[in-house]
Amino acid sequence: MPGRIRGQLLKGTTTLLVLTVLREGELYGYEIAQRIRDKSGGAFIPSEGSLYPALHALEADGALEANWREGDRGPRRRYYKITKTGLGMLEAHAEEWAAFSLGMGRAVGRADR
Amino acid sequence: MPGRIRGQLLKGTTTLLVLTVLREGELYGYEIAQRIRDKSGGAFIPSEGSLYPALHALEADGALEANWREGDRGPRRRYYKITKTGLGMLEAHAEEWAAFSLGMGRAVGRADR
DNA sequence: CTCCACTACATCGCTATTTGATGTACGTCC
DNA sequence: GGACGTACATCAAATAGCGATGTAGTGGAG
Repeated sequence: MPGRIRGQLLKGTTTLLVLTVLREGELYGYEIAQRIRDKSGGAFIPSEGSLYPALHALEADGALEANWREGDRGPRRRYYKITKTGLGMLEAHAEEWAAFSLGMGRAVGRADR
Repeated sequence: MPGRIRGQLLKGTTTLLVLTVLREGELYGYEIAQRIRDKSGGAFIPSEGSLYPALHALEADGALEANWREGDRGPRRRYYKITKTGLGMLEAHAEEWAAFSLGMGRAVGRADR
């Protein structure tokens, strides 16, 4: 299994990845990072420095709703839930990714399948 | 046919795209941009502000060799040719893209095919 | 014959976003 | 009590694409 992907290729994917995992249910930040890591097979592990600002921005844009909850064990957590706006944004970003991936497949030969 | 892709998703792809089209033969800058546009089905049209600096960087890194040629009609052109170093770099970037694309496919569902 | 479009190269400032470092704080295990 | 994992947050630095701008040659439309 290849290691973690890092660098410029990741630019612009955090929003799509976050919205994708939140479509499946309410999660808190740290958990979101782990879901992304697990779903991607370890390829993507969002750094805290990119994940938290992204969550704040999505909340400010109305794509996510959030609330604090005290953890019985451990620090408090901030749970995020996708909104209707967020679902629309998810669809747009997914289409953008599909077009991008399709173009890359055509240009460099299928890197997928 | 969807329009041109722009923005953060493209980060890190210019090198791969340039090396890919140059694998097929010697080309000059403007022509490289057109090949990328055509091969990608219009999805990618590298801006001059990103293409020319990328070509200079690849030349400086020894991935490309270049020389000026006077055009019979029109301005002079700078032709680029991929080197052995460049072929190695192409392979590395192609593998990186494949891993990235695979991870995205797993994380967000296949956006390709 | 003037303007515009296209070819062809180049550079610059702006912007968006990721990374790694740093900080706070709690819990558990040894 | 020290290390490690959980959980949030912010920051400086680096990266690299975009649009604007500039130069210059060619050719067609009006």
